[in-house]
Amino acid sequence: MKKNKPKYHQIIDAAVVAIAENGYHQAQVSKIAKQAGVADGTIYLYFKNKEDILISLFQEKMGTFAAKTKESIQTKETAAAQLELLVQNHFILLTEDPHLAVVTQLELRQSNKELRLKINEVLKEYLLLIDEVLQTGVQKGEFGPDLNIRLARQMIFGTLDEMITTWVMNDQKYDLAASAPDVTKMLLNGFSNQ
Amino acid sequence: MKKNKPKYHQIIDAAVVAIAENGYHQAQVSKIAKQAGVADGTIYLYFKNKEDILISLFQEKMGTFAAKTKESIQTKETAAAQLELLVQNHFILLTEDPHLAVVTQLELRQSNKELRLKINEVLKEYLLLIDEVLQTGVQKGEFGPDLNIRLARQMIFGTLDEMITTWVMNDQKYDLAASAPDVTKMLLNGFSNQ
Amino acid sequence: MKKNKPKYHQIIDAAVVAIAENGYHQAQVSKIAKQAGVADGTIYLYFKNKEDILISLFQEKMGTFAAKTKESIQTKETAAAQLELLVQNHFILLTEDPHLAVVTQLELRQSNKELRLKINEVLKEYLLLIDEVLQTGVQKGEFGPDLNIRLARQMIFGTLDEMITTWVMNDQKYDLAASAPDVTKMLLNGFSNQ
Amino acid sequence: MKKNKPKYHQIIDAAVVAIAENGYHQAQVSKIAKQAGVADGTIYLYFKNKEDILISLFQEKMGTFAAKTKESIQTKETAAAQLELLVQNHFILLTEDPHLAVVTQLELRQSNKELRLKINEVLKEYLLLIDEVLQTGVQKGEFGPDLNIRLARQMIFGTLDEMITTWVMNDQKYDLAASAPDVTKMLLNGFSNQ
DNA sequence: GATGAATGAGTCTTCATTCAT
DNA sequence: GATGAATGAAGACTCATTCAT
Repeated sequence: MKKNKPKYHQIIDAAVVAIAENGYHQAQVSKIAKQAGVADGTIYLYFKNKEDILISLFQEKMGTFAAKTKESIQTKETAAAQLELLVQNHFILLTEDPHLAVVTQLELRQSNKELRLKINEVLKEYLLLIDEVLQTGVQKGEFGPDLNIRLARQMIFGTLDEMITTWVMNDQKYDLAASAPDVTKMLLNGFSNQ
Repeated sequence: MKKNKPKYHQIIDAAVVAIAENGYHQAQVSKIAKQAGVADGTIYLYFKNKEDILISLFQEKMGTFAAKTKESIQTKETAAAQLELLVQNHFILLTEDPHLAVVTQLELRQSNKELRLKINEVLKEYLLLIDEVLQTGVQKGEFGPDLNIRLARQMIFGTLDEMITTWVMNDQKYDLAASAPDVTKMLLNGFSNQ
Repeated sequence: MKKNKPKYHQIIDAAVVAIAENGYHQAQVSKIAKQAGVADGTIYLYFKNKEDILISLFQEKMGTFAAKTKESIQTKETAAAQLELLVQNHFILLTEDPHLAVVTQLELRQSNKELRLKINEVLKEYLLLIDEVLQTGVQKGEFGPDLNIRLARQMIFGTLDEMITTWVMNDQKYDLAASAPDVTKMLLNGFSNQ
Repeated sequence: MKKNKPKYHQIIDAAVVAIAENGYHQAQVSKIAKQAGVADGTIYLYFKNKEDILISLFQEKMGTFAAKTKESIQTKETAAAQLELLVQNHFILLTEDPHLAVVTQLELRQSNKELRLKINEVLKEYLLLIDEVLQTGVQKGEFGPDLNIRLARQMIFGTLDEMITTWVMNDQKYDLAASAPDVTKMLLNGFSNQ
């Protein structure tokens, strides 16, 4: 299994740095290889082609995202508490890896539609997790019984995504995580039973 | 002024069609020229370069967006009514021009960071309009006095953007505008004074 | 029609020279372009890809081959006279263009099977012409009534091809055309009614 | 001596299969190694480089060709009988090994000029054998006293080669050896003293 | 002897832009 | 103003060969 070899992760990490520093279209395979400290051809021992690096990058970095968050929020009883933790996790994870934040919020979106569709598949798991939190809230009576789950999920994800993108575009110069309680409160307010 | 000549708009409209039908990276200047019924070189009599076409496209198509909406919502007294109209306008305008929806939500995002920054400048006017609505709501007591305007605005814009992108990715096959009342209610709920 | 433009032939002629002088695998598109005195990209205004240059080269240079020979031998009554002329023509044409001889006999055979199949299609017309001569000979009683046309044609073409290839491999340093009467006689002898 | 070790022949046989099944340009060293059941690097313990495999292949497979045929035809008295046997042998040997037929008639010809020159050296022995047969015929008065040996040899070899190549290109689907008597007769006819 | 992971040189093609007509 | 033929820079990927184990 290639994924267990050190060079696999070495190359993915190099890709994050190369893309963050040079931009999506200026991150040539040769630049990624140089950053990883391997020869150009070595890349192709671990990845089918350049697109495969980017998909793998997203899967490796964001694939665990949903799992980690899921585990983390299981300790909480109420949907409110779960949502707050989810928002905080989301912010903290991207705050901790500034390069990754640039790559996911700005650079990877320049990829073609095909790649973006594959990226969306990875995201789907995360969106389903949000749905679960919302359903919990409905069942427990925290949210109105006729809450439109899909709409609420789009509100949560859209809001977070917009906030993070704006923060990255402003060079990550303010404390994103500090907004977590406020935005959570506002979202919960929106879903509340009046 | 080039903008008053018919070929200027002819080329921009051709660009929307060419990008929507072929995708951002497959919409070469020669394809846009062909679609517009002019020679490749003619493009450069009206636009500095290819990027200039795209920026102008966004300015022409979305620049009026804010103005139209502003005018439209002035008839409404309450922030709630204004927001509802704004959301509806936003959905309707993109529903009416399927090509434009594809271009703004999917294709133009593949452009480089530089272009996206310029696009954001065009958006700024629209974001300021949202801010005005929110301030009205605070002043009139419809929203809590300590509403975080920036956060609320990101929530509104992020939610709408996410909703529209999902709708476009699903081939625009459901009625987007029908969700306007629901999403408005949910947003207003979030901003409400408890 | 691209074929009527001077650069089309300019590029094909440059390809013949470039391949003859550098060898098939060392005749890069950039070398052909340089030899033709055009930019690399210009090649692609006249040819779909590199393979297209080579096929066109063969079609242009050898496609007329059959036609010319056909016209030329129509003045002769007997199959014997026709065959002699055909052999002579074949030798003379390749003797007159040493570069072309190298390209067709040695270099183009290094092309992949796909390209060689297309080349064979061009040759087919020539092989049919040989068949016609043979049929004429049978009808006129010059050759035996049960002459195996296919076999005879393979004998003619195989013999000529082998002779020319050997001659090219020996740097074209002897007079190939001088052998025409002898080889014709030997071939005719083989087909004769005893 | 490397040639006496089993892996030497194992690799050559693997090369024949790999080239026949994948084509010359798709028969990478790694594919040959896999087919031979050895590691890539092992190839280089037995062969200097890839070209060396191909030359050795030709030498091993065709080198015995002339010897076998020479031995076989020594039982015959007349040049006519010898030639018939030679033609038959030639056809039968290639009919018996379809892979080898594809490799020698189609694939190996895609090799570069240098390799083809070395292949020709291996062939020289066979061509000399043909010359001997022809000289025998002249001495015995079977052929005309002024038979052009070189020409006759090119006629024989060219004819056989063309016949076999056509047969391979037609997927070896007809009985090649069945044509041996006919083609021999035709060739002999051509060399006969009228 | 045997392995196979790593190397890195080499090339076809696209397309935004120019400029002579 | 309008044309469109010509330009030429730039990059992903393959594969024969090596060498540490």
